Amino acid sequence: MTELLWGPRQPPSRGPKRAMSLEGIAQAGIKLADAEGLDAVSMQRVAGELSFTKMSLYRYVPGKAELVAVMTDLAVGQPAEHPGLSWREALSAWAYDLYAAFERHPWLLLSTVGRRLLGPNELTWMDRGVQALAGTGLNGGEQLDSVLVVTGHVRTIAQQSLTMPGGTTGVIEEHITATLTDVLSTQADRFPGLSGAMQSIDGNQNQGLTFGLTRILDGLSLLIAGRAKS
Amino acid sequence: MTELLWGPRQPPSRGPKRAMSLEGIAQAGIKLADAEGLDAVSMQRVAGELSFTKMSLYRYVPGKAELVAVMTDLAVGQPAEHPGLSWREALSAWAYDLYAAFERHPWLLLSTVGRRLLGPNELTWMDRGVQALAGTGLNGGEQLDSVLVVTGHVRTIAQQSLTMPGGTTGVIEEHITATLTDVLSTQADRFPGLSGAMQSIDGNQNQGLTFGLTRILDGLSLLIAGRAKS
DNA sequence: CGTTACTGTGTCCGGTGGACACAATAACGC
DNA sequence: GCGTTATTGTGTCCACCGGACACAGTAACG
Repeated sequence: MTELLWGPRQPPSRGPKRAMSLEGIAQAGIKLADAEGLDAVSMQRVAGELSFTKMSLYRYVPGKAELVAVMTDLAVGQPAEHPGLSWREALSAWAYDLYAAFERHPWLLLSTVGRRLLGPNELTWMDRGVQALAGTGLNGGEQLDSVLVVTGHVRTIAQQSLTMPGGTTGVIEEHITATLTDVLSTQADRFPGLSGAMQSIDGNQNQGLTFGLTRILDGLSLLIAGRAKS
Repeated sequence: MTELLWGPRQPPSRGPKRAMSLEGIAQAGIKLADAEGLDAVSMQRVAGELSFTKMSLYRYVPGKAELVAVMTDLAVGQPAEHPGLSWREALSAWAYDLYAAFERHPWLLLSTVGRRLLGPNELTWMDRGVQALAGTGLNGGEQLDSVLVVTGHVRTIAQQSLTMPGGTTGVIEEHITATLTDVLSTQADRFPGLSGAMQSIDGNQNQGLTFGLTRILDGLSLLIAGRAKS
């Protein structure tokens, strides 16, 4: 099962030479997903992009789920290196890098929901995140949970700011705020908290990533400081 | 657009009486999604559940997206009331309630990704979350962002613990840990952070929700305390 | 009682993921 | 050199999907 993403994949000796490559297929899929969203990625279209028939793809990939998995791992890529930083700086940079990855390929938000195949690159991301916390006094489970909180937040902000139904990338949450202000203008009394919050908004928008990240890192600091003392 | 979820929907006077109801259709869809996952929800199957043809559904719902939106709002329901709690207690209870909602209907994790139609119940959830922070010194934007962080975390934990590819509910992250330990056992040196973390795990598992929530609330406390002083 | 608006149904379409048989290809043992 | 054999990409076929549209039946209105 993990073979596709992890195995060496040496070619067989008999038979005609392969006309395509797994990476080339995945790249075609990525190109399609970047341009038209994840929903546009079908076996037909990917094969068409490479001027082959869709069934030929099944010689390289067991099914669509696996194709998307390969695309995902290839698109997420390797995390950047940030040597010589404190755990807080490292984790913060890591979070912004992750957000940038989602920004490059918004469909990653859709392709990484639910249980799925894990690729080496995705695992490397997790590894780097955990490494940032290796020096602190947190135990393994806490390190993993901490990284999970940060990824969750990055996902949430990315999702809210750059996702549209079909998986297409969009400008910025235009539609949601539209219906929201529409509803609030007519039924403000039904949602006192929201309508109150909408009124007392400072000009600073799209600060969601930094805001939440700061809270999370502050909370982690507190825990780590407590550990260091004991 | 928002009419379906918000409008009063009074029936017309002419013509035969309606044999079904929007809510009944949504309930059938929910039943299907609960049992077999969101992918099992098709017009055919929902109509079949009610012993009607699929095209009859289009007399009640413009398309599948809207049906899922109605299902979602109906399934998420109204948040429970928790009067007389501090902002921290209230937001914490709110978070656990939200997690419980995802637990009841795991497919909500899939149906609430990306841009979509917002229903009154979903908006009520947001409103209650914001209300919990109304008393603090945070401004509206900060209140919204704070609730967003919490929802993101709840989603993340729920997603990791009870989602499977098709949208089916699963036991607990069996598959992911399987591949993870499998990979780590053979290539531990490639992922030093992860393999290190896996070794130093305390017995306490599935604490992810509480752990992250505590960090976030700690971070918020810090901010709120700072505001109160100035 | 005819008109009219509305209901649920049947038929049709393009697109999807995938199973399977098929001819062409190229390395192997002899 | 030559059959054998594994492997390639292809073509055909299927069930299913969301949805457009025309249709006959129904029930309130003038």
